[in-house]
Amino acid sequence: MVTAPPLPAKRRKSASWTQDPEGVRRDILAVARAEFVENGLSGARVDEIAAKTSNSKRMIYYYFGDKEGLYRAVLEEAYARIRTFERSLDLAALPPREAIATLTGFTFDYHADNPDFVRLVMVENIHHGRHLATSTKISVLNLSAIDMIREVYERGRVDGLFREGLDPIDIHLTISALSFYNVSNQASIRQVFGHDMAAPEARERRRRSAIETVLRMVCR
Amino acid sequence: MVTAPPLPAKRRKSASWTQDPEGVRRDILAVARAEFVENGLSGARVDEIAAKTSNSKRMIYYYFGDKEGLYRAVLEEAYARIRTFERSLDLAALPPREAIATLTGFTFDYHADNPDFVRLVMVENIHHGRHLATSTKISVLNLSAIDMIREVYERGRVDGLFREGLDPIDIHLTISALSFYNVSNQASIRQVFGHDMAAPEARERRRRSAIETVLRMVCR
DNA sequence: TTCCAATTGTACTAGATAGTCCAATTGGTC
DNA sequence: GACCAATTGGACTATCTAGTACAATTGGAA
Repeated sequence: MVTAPPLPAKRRKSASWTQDPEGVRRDILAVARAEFVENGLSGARVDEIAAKTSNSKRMIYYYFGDKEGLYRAVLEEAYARIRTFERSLDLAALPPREAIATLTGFTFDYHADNPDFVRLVMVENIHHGRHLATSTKISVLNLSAIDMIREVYERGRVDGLFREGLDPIDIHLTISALSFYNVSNQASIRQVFGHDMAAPEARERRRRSAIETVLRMVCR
Repeated sequence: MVTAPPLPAKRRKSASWTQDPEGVRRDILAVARAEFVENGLSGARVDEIAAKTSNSKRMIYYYFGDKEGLYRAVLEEAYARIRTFERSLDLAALPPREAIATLTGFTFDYHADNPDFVRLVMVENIHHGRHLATSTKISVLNLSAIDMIREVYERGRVDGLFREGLDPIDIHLTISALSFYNVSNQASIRQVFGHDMAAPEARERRRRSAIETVLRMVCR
């Protein structure tokens, strides 16, 4: 048997590459996000992430230190995004009832449209929020969400439209729960009830139900 | 320096052990459950489980085949338990309103009292319900929960107490969401709002809120 | 041009991890 | 008591995995 002649060894070694730190970072983050979302923190493999990147594993460690640093960066980015989303809402311009309905609808949609975010939060909760605690970038935010609800609730209460004695946090938890659960538990719901919550009709029906439920919760 | 004289090597080798297959199984399952709940499927370590058992790693593989088999057994046991819980409810004996309130309260309590179950379901959902699908023991159950709700809802609807056009599954999802979320997302809620949902007062307040919300959802 | 700090590629390693091999012990059945 | 199948122990291994060593390349400042 004749062995094939050796290929011109590593000629492209000298083919030049251009520096693009930000591009590299973004690329790694996007791939890492997908991996962590799919496999969790312990399930994700650094080698796998590196392979799906257009860069080498070396870059991950150069930019993010270690696996946990990379995970933290992914988490921070995800929270930064939802913060942007929250700021885009202007509930003060709406009458109380419409404000609550809008907030609920938007929250529901954000979760349904960003299952990656939901799964990342699940993963982080499995780890007892250890990395949320570590990250200085995340700790301060999100009280604005409660403040927004408090403002709307006060208006509705004074109007005599909403009932007395509700806690803004309780309202927030209800809205979140009704938005989060169908996404986080999509798989078990499908297995146990044969229901696909991701299907457009099921999703739309559930969305209407969530809004209706929250309105009934806050109104007299 | 004088070395200590060798200990009577492995004298207890002949110390007899008694066979107790069921005990061994239960012991392993309990430890494994704790490990999977704490670290997820990929995060759990077979060696760690073995170490916390009063048996050797060999036993795990003897009784459960491999790590996934062990995980599946844990999952099956958890679902068997909640099925037992569901069967213990007798809603048919209660008037519709009380039946819904009771079901919601019980469901809320079950989740709050069994965070292990909640976390196991989270882990399984991260894995897209792959093992729920594999397990023949689990696939058939749980439709009873929906049937129970349907029966109660029909009674209430005919009475003119509940509003028309509700889907029993939708009611179930709402009850589950309101029971599941505060447990599953306990860590992130604490990090972001400084609220400890496990605290007795917070839990009790949330419980009342959940019942009230579900009642307002189904009643006219 | 020269030189240095910021990037990047390649090859490698120490340790962790799931799973196995083989022999030994036990309990029950004949 | 003998024998066999069900259990159990303990050491071992192949592979995976996070992380590193070290050299090379690039871009920009002097």
